[in-house]
Amino acid sequence: MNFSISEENYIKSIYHLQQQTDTVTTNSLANELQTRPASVTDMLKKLQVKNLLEYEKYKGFRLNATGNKVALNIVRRHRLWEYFLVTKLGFEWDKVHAIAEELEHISSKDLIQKLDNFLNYPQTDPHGDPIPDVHGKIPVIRQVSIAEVPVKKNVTVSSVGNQSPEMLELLDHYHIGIGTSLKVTMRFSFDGSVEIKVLKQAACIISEQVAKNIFVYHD
Amino acid sequence: MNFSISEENYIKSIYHLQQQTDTVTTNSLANELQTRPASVTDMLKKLQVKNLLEYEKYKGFRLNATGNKVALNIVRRHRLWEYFLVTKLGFEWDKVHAIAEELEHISSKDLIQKLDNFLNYPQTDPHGDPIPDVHGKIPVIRQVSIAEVPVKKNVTVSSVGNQSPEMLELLDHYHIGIGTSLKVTMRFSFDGSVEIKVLKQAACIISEQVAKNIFVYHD
DNA sequence: TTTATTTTTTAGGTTTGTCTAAATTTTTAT
DNA sequence: ATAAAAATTTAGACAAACCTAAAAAATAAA
Ligand SMILES: [Mn+2]
Ligand SMILES: [Mn+2]
Ligand SMILES: [Mn+2]
Ligand SMILES: [Mn+2]
Repeated sequence: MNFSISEENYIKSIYHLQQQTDTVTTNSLANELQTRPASVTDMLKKLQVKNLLEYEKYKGFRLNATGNKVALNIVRRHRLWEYFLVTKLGFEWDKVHAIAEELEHISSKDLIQKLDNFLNYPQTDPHGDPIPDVHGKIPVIRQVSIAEVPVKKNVTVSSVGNQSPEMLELLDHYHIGIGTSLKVTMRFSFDGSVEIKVLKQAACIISEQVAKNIFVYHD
Repeated sequence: MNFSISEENYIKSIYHLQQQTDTVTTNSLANELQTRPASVTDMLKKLQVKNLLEYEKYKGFRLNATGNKVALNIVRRHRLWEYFLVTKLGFEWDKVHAIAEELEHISSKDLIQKLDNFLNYPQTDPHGDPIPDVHGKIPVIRQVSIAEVPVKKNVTVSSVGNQSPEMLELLDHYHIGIGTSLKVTMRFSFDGSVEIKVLKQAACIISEQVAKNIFVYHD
């Protein structure tokens, strides 16, 4: 089956929203796609007819097995292109999302296979998010947010939750990126803020909100 | 200005048809784009309003200076991606056109600039066609068809006129590609067919029609 | 130079994906 | 439990990019 660019964007957004809440609402999807709830309802009907959704009027919706597979394929293309843009073309990690948003819709199987091979089968994209394989299998990455890391444990940054330009700007400012090694030196119970120490950098304090969005694994 | 995928396909096709006949007809464009003459007329009106065309009802049309610049930019993107697909991803030269046909519509200036840099500013695409630079300037390639080459002159293949899969298949069969060195050993005046000799290969005979579609430069 | 043929345009539809405004259903608050 | 608010769907339009069939213009043939 082949899908339009619009259909693919809907499918992918539903997939992402499902990571947080099992069943997705019309409003949240409209908000995610910067469109109107009425437009979402229209598209839901089409996706249901194409047998990608479980959807009951007024009750919310979710991807079925088929829809999930389609979504994972789009996510795979998106993340492979992001990896390409950063590692081969030299883009900054906060500049690649919009471009990958277009590249992901080129659906030649052969293209993605050869791209994957050219990139040497990367496991994660530039934001630390796992890249599904051809069959839709996602490498599991054991990680916790800095908000949950015990003091004095050495950890390495594996991914970023909130990937807004504002967040990425902040991380760049602190010189924190995927693969950065650091240690939690102190945690303030007053507001949940955390003091961290990156090798060769002065210690700095990040808010609980930021801490919750930086994921790390124990060394 | 930004253009839809459909508009870009029309603009590029007009550009290509203009290489052969100065002014383009509705039917020829409909044929090129595999669409109906009525659809072409519809789009012509739109492109005229956007000030890309010189167009007089029933009299044919052509790109104006602005339209030409837009076309050259699309051609540039198309050929850079073709070059990428062949040299980096390892595609065969007869498999890249359809994919580049989609990639060419991703219009991020930054993307194309970085891609060009990554590819090390290639002058020609995998079919030997020149790649316009950022300003739309096309490198001139002095070349003649094999049909015009004098006997016994050593020449090198620079590009291919007809780029249909059938033609590319035939060239692959003869082991002829861009950069292949060869010599015309004989020309038969009866039907214009030509005997050619490629280094380390047995001499072979190609029809006048094929000869007219292989372009070469003198060594 | 009429007539016939071909080319091009116009008129009127269709599909996809969007919108606003109104109606309906669900949820929350009193 | 009922009223108010919020979420969702329906109804009806619209633009883009197609289409077919018919009309109009240009070209070729008799
Ligand atoms: Mn997208
Ligand atoms: Mn990413
Ligand atoms: Mn195209
Ligand atoms: Mn080419």
